[in-house]
Amino acid sequence: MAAMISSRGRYALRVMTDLAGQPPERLVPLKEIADRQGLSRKYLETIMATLSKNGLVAGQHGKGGGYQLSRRPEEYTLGEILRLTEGNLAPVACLEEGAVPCAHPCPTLPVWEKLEHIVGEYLDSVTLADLLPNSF
Amino acid sequence: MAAMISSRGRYALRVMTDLAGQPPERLVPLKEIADRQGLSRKYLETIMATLSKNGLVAGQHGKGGGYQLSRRPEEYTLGEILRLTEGNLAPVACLEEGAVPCAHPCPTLPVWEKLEHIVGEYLDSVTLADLLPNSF
DNA sequence: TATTTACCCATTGACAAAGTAGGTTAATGT
DNA sequence: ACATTAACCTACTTTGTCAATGGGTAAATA
Repeated sequence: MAAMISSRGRYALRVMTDLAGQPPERLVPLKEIADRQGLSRKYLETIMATLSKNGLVAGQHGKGGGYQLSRRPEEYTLGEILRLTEGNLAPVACLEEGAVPCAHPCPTLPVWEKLEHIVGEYLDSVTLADLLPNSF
Repeated sequence: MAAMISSRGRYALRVMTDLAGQPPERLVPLKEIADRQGLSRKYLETIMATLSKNGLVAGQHGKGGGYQLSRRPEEYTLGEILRLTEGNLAPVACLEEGAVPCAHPCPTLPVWEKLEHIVGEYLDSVTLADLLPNSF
Protein backbone atom coordinates (compact mmCIF):
# COMPACT_ATOMS: atom_id res chain seq x y z
CA MET A 1 0.00 0.00 0.00
CA ALA A 2 0.88 3.61 -0.15
CA ALA A 3 -1.69 6.40 0.39
CA MET A 4 0.04 9.73 0.80
CA ILE A 5 -3.25 11.39 1.72
CA SER A 6 -5.15 9.81 4.61
CA SER A 7 -8.82 10.06 5.53
CA ARG A 8 -8.02 13.00 7.75
CA GLY A 9 -6.87 15.11 4.83
CA ARG A 10 -9.63 13.94 2.53
CA TYR A 11 -12.29 14.64 5.13
CA ALA A 12 -10.85 18.11 5.63
CA LEU A 13 -11.22 18.72 1.93
CA ARG A 14 -14.81 17.50 1.98
CA VAL A 15 -15.71 19.76 4.87
CA MET A 16 -14.05 22.75 3.25
CA THR A 17 -15.74 22.05 -0.06
CA ASP A 18 -19.06 21.65 1.71
CA LEU A 19 -18.58 25.03 3.38
CA ALA A 20 -17.60 26.55 0.06
CA GLY A 21 -20.92 25.37 -1.33
CA GLN A 22 -22.87 27.28 1.30
CA PRO A 23 -23.73 30.98 1.39
CA PRO A 24 -20.53 32.74 2.49
CA GLU A 25 -22.04 34.47 5.55
CA ARG A 26 -23.89 31.45 6.82
CA LEU A 27 -22.72 29.67 9.98
CA VAL A 28 -22.95 25.96 9.30
CA PRO A 29 -23.17 23.56 12.27
CA LEU A 30 -20.76 20.67 12.04
CA LYS A 31 -23.58 18.21 12.64
CA GLU A 32 -25.17 19.34 9.41
CA ILE A 33 -21.95 18.84 7.45
CA ALA A 34 -21.34 15.45 9.04
CA ASP A 35 -24.82 14.29 8.12
CA ARG A 36 -24.58 15.62 4.58
CA GLN A 37 -21.18 14.04 4.01
CA GLY A 38 -21.91 10.85 5.92
CA LEU A 39 -18.95 11.28 8.25
CA SER A 40 -18.52 10.98 12.01
CA ARG A 41 -19.19 14.35 13.64
CA LYS A 42 -16.85 13.49 16.51
CA TYR A 43 -13.99 12.71 14.22
CA LEU A 44 -14.58 15.82 12.17
CA GLU A 45 -14.35 17.86 15.37
CA THR A 46 -10.70 16.94 15.73
CA ILE A 47 -10.07 18.08 12.18
CA MET A 48 -11.96 21.32 12.65
CA ALA A 49 -9.78 22.10 15.65
CA THR A 50 -6.79 22.23 13.31
CA LEU A 51 -8.56 24.23 10.65
CA SER A 52 -9.96 26.68 13.18
CA LYS A 53 -6.74 27.20 15.12
CA ASN A 54 -4.97 28.04 11.91
CA GLY A 55 -7.59 30.46 10.78
CA LEU A 56 -8.84 28.59 7.72
CA VAL A 57 -12.34 28.61 9.16
CA ALA A 58 -14.05 30.71 11.81
CA GLY A 59 -16.05 28.90 14.48
CA GLN A 60 -18.88 30.49 16.40
CA HIS A 61 -20.13 29.01 19.67
CA GLY A 62 -23.66 28.48 20.82
CA LYS A 63 -27.09 28.27 19.33
CA GLY A 64 -27.13 29.47 15.76
CA GLY A 65 -23.36 29.00 15.69
CA GLY A 66 -21.25 26.86 13.41
CA TYR A 67 -18.38 27.26 10.98
CA GLN A 68 -17.77 29.46 7.98
CA LEU A 69 -14.86 29.99 5.63
CA SER A 70 -12.68 32.96 6.49
CA ARG A 71 -11.70 33.59 2.85
CA ARG A 72 -13.18 33.04 -0.55
CA PRO A 73 -12.92 29.47 -1.94
CA GLU A 74 -10.46 30.45 -4.66
CA GLU A 75 -8.09 31.69 -1.97
CA TYR A 76 -7.49 28.23 -0.49
CA THR A 77 -5.13 25.80 -2.17
CA LEU A 78 -5.47 22.09 -1.58
CA GLY A 79 -1.79 22.08 -0.64
CA GLU A 80 -2.40 24.43 2.26
CA ILE A 81 -5.32 22.43 3.60
CA LEU A 82 -3.58 19.09 3.23
CA ARG A 83 -0.23 20.17 4.64
CA LEU A 84 -2.08 21.39 7.70
CA THR A 85 -4.28 18.39 8.31
CA GLU A 86 -1.79 15.72 7.25
CA GLY A 87 1.08 17.36 9.08
CA ASN A 88 3.11 17.48 5.87
CA LEU A 89 3.21 16.15 2.34
CA ALA A 90 6.51 14.32 2.58
CA PRO A 91 6.58 11.28 0.27
CA VAL A 92 8.97 9.44 2.61
CA ALA A 93 9.44 9.39 6.37
CA CYS A 94 12.93 10.87 6.21
CA LEU A 95 11.57 14.15 4.85
CA GLU A 96 9.12 14.57 7.68
CA GLU A 97 9.48 17.10 10.47
CA GLY A 98 12.04 15.93 13.03
CA ALA A 99 13.02 12.75 11.22
CA VAL A 100 16.29 11.12 12.19
CA PRO A 101 18.77 12.04 9.47
CA CYS A 102 19.71 8.94 7.48
CA ALA A 103 23.19 7.87 6.45
CA HIS A 104 24.85 10.37 4.17
CA PRO A 105 25.33 10.63 1.34
CA CYS A 106 21.88 9.16 0.66
CA PRO A 107 21.61 8.63 -3.11
CA THR A 108 17.81 8.71 -3.11
CA LEU A 109 17.35 11.90 -1.11
CA PRO A 110 17.32 14.20 -4.17
CA VAL A 111 14.60 12.04 -5.70
CA TRP A 112 12.33 12.43 -2.69
CA GLU A 113 12.95 16.13 -2.48
CA LYS A 114 12.10 16.57 -6.12
CA LEU A 115 9.01 14.42 -5.71
CA GLU A 116 7.83 16.43 -2.72
CA HIS A 117 8.34 19.59 -4.75
CA ILE A 118 6.35 18.27 -7.69
CA VAL A 119 3.47 17.12 -5.50
CA GLY A 120 3.39 20.37 -3.56
CA GLU A 121 3.49 22.43 -6.71
CA TYR A 122 0.51 20.65 -8.17
CA LEU A 123 -1.60 20.71 -5.01
CA ASP A 124 -0.82 24.39 -4.59
CA SER A 125 -2.17 25.01 -8.08
CA VAL A 126 -5.65 23.69 -7.30
CA THR A 127 -8.04 25.74 -5.18
CA LEU A 128 -11.22 24.94 -3.31
CA ALA A 129 -13.16 26.74 -6.02
CA ASP A 130 -11.90 24.16 -8.51
CA LEU A 131 -13.69 21.45 -6.54
CA LEU A 132 -17.09 23.10 -6.64
CA PRO A 133 -19.64 21.28 -8.84
CA ASN A 134 -20.20 24.26 -11.11
CA SER A 135 -16.58 24.98 -11.95
CA PHE A 136 -16.01 24.40 -15.64
CA MET B 1 1.84 12.04 8.72
CA ALA B 2 1.86 11.00 5.12
CA ALA B 3 4.64 8.89 3.58
CA MET B 4 3.62 7.61 0.19
CA ILE B 5 6.72 5.42 0.02
CA SER B 6 7.24 3.03 2.93
CA SER B 7 10.40 1.34 4.15
CA ARG B 8 9.62 -1.62 1.96
CA GLY B 9 9.92 0.44 -1.19
CA ARG B 10 12.92 2.39 -0.02
CA TYR B 11 14.74 -0.77 0.99
CA ALA B 12 13.99 -2.27 -2.41
CA LEU B 13 15.62 0.74 -4.00
CA ARG B 14 18.66 0.42 -1.77
CA VAL B 15 19.10 -3.24 -2.61
CA MET B 16 18.70 -2.59 -6.32
CA THR B 17 21.14 0.31 -6.19
CA ASP B 18 23.59 -1.81 -4.24
CA LEU B 19 23.37 -4.51 -6.91
CA ALA B 20 23.79 -1.91 -9.62
CA GLY B 21 27.05 -0.91 -7.97
CA GLN B 22 28.47 -4.42 -8.26
CA PRO B 23 30.04 -6.09 -11.29
CA PRO B 24 27.12 -7.12 -13.51
CA GLU B 25 27.96 -10.83 -13.63
CA ARG B 26 28.65 -11.18 -9.95
CA LEU B 27 26.20 -13.09 -7.72
CA VAL B 28 25.83 -11.10 -4.52
CA PRO B 29 24.60 -12.90 -1.38
CA LEU B 30 21.79 -11.06 0.41
CA LYS B 31 23.71 -11.24 3.67
CA GLU B 32 26.42 -9.10 2.13
CA ILE B 33 23.93 -6.48 0.98
CA ALA B 34 22.12 -6.46 4.32
CA ASP B 35 25.40 -5.91 6.14
CA ARG B 36 26.52 -3.18 3.77
CA GLN B 37 23.21 -1.36 3.95
CA GLY B 38 22.62 -2.00 7.64
CA LEU B 39 19.25 -3.64 7.06
CA SER B 40 17.62 -6.81 8.39
CA ARG B 41 18.48 -9.71 6.10
CA LYS B 42 15.27 -11.49 7.06
CA TYR B 43 13.12 -8.54 6.14
CA LEU B 44 14.97 -8.04 2.88
CA GLU B 45 14.24 -11.66 2.00
CA THR B 46 10.53 -10.88 1.81
CA ILE B 47 11.27 -8.00 -0.54
CA MET B 48 13.59 -10.05 -2.73
CA ALA B 49 10.82 -12.61 -3.16
CA THR B 50 8.79 -9.95 -4.96
CA LEU B 51 11.68 -8.69 -7.04
CA SER B 52 12.74 -12.19 -7.99
CA LYS B 53 9.27 -13.47 -8.87
CA ASN B 54 8.79 -10.54 -11.18
CA GLY B 55 12.09 -11.02 -12.90
CA LEU B 56 13.78 -7.81 -11.78
CA VAL B 57 16.59 -9.83 -10.25
CA ALA B 58 17.82 -13.36 -10.77
CA GLY B 59 18.46 -15.46 -7.70
CA GLN B 60 20.84 -18.38 -7.62
CA HIS B 61 20.66 -21.01 -4.90
CA GLY B 62 23.48 -22.56 -2.97
CA LYS B 63 27.09 -21.87 -2.23
CA GLY B 64 28.46 -19.13 -4.39
CA GLY B 65 24.92 -18.09 -5.13
CA GLY B 66 23.17 -14.79 -4.58
CA TYR B 67 21.35 -12.18 -6.59
CA GLN B 68 22.17 -10.21 -9.69
CA LEU B 69 20.30 -7.70 -11.82
CA SER B 70 18.66 -9.16 -14.89
CA ARG B 71 19.02 -5.93 -16.90
CA ARG B 72 21.32 -2.97 -17.03
CA PRO B 73 20.71 -0.30 -14.33
CA GLU B 74 19.48 2.28 -16.83
CA GLU B 75 16.73 -0.13 -17.85
CA TYR B 76 14.97 0.00 -14.47
CA THR B 77 12.80 2.94 -13.55
CA LEU B 78 12.12 3.79 -9.93
CA GLY B 79 8.43 3.71 -10.76
CA GLU B 80 8.60 0.07 -11.79
CA ILE B 81 10.45 -0.97 -8.64
CA LEU B 82 8.23 1.03 -6.32
CA ARG B 83 4.93 0.01 -7.89
CA LEU B 84 5.97 -3.59 -7.46
CA THR B 85 7.16 -3.43 -3.87
CA GLU B 86 4.60 -0.93 -2.60
CA GLY B 87 1.74 -2.59 -4.42
CA ASN B 88 0.84 0.67 -6.12
CA LEU B 89 1.58 4.38 -6.07
CA ALA B 90 -1.95 5.60 -5.37
CA PRO B 91 -1.94 8.85 -3.40
CA VAL B 92 -5.27 7.98 -1.77
CA ALA B 93 -6.91 4.74 -0.70
CA CYS B 94 -9.78 5.06 -3.17
CA LEU B 95 -7.38 4.71 -6.12
CA GLU B 96 -5.90 1.48 -4.82
CA GLU B 97 -6.57 -1.89 -6.33
CA GLY B 98 -9.98 -3.20 -5.29
CA ALA B 99 -11.04 -0.14 -3.33
CA VAL B 100 -14.71 0.31 -2.63
CA PRO B 101 -15.95 2.94 -5.07
CA CYS B 102 -16.86 6.11 -3.20
CA ALA B 103 -20.00 8.17 -3.66
CA HIS B 104 -20.27 9.63 -7.13
CA PRO B 105 -19.77 12.20 -8.37
CA CYS B 106 -16.69 12.63 -6.15
CA PRO B 107 -15.36 16.14 -6.77
CA THR B 108 -11.83 15.29 -5.66
CA LEU B 109 -11.34 12.18 -7.76
CA PRO B 110 -9.86 14.03 -10.76
CA VAL B 111 -7.34 15.66 -8.44
CA TRP B 112 -6.09 12.32 -7.13
CA GLU B 113 -5.94 10.84 -10.60
CA LYS B 114 -3.91 13.77 -11.86
CA LEU B 115 -1.65 13.55 -8.83
CA GLU B 116 -1.06 9.85 -9.34
CA HIS B 117 -0.22 10.56 -12.96
CA ILE B 118 2.27 13.27 -12.08
CA VAL B 119 3.99 11.15 -9.45
CA GLY B 120 4.15 8.13 -11.74
CA GLU B 121 5.49 10.15 -14.62
CA TYR B 122 8.32 11.53 -12.54
CA LEU B 123 9.29 8.22 -10.96
CA ASP B 124 9.23 6.59 -14.38
CA SER B 125 11.69 9.19 -15.60
CA VAL B 126 14.39 8.28 -13.08
CA THR B 127 16.38 5.07 -13.52
CA LEU B 128 18.59 3.04 -11.22
CA ALA B 129 21.60 4.38 -13.08
CA ASP B 130 20.66 7.87 -11.95
CA LEU B 131 21.12 6.79 -8.35
CA LEU B 132 24.66 5.53 -8.81
CA PRO B 133 27.28 7.68 -7.06
CA ASN B 134 29.17 8.43 -10.27
CA SER B 135 26.23 9.62 -12.33
CA PHE B 136 26.81 13.24 -13.23
C1' DT C 1 -32.26 29.48 31.59
C1' DA C 2 -32.62 25.64 28.56
C1' DT C 3 -30.59 24.59 24.36
C1' DT C 4 -27.35 24.52 20.96
C1' DT C 5 -22.79 24.30 19.32
C1' DA C 6 -17.83 24.87 19.39
C1' DC C 7 -13.97 23.21 21.80
C1' DC C 8 -11.02 20.08 24.87
C1' DC C 9 -8.85 15.66 26.58
C1' DA C 10 -8.34 10.93 27.02
C1' DT C 11 -9.10 6.32 25.47
C1' DT C 12 -10.24 2.47 22.48
C1' DG C 13 -10.12 -0.61 18.50
C1' DA C 14 -8.59 -2.06 14.10
C1' DC C 15 -5.22 -2.82 10.97
C1' DA C 16 -1.01 -2.67 8.34
C1' DA C 17 3.77 -2.34 8.31
C1' DA C 18 8.17 -3.91 10.12
C1' DG C 19 10.65 -7.27 11.76
C1' DT C 20 11.38 -12.26 13.59
C1' DA C 21 11.65 -17.33 13.57
C1' DG C 22 12.41 -21.67 11.80
C1' DG C 23 12.11 -24.34 8.42
C1' DT C 24 12.90 -26.61 3.12
C1' DT C 25 15.12 -26.72 -1.40
C1' DA C 26 18.87 -26.16 -4.48
C1' DA C 27 23.52 -25.52 -5.75
C1' DT C 28 28.55 -25.58 -4.89
C1' DG C 29 33.22 -26.67 -3.39
C1' DT C 30 35.97 -29.98 -1.20
C1' DA D 1 29.28 -38.08 -1.01
C1' DC D 2 28.49 -34.40 2.07
C1' DA D 3 28.96 -30.26 4.64
C1' DT D 4 28.04 -25.68 3.66
C1' DT D 5 26.00 -21.88 1.72
C1' DA D 6 22.25 -19.25 0.19
C1' DA D 7 17.68 -18.72 -1.96
C1' DC D 8 13.03 -19.46 -0.95
C1' DC D 9 8.71 -20.44 1.85
C1' DT D 10 5.19 -20.05 5.69
C1' DA D 11 3.73 -18.31 9.72
C1' DC D 12 4.01 -15.46 13.77
C1' DT D 13 4.91 -11.34 16.83
C1' DT D 14 5.48 -6.74 17.64
C1' DT D 15 4.67 -2.03 17.07
C1' DG D 16 2.67 2.14 15.85
C1' DT D 17 -0.60 5.07 13.60
C1' DC D 18 -5.05 6.21 12.13
C1' DA D 19 -9.89 6.40 12.71
C1' DA D 20 -13.31 6.71 15.75
C1' DT D 21 -15.59 7.16 20.44
C1' DG D 22 -16.84 8.92 24.99
C1' DG D 23 -17.63 12.28 28.13
C1' DG D 24 -17.02 16.28 29.27
C1' DT D 25 -16.56 22.23 29.55
C1' DA D 26 -17.16 26.95 27.64
C1' DA D 27 -19.70 30.20 25.01
C1' DA D 28 -23.55 32.09 22.68
C1' DT D 29 -28.49 32.53 21.57
C1' DA D 30 -33.47 32.39 21.60
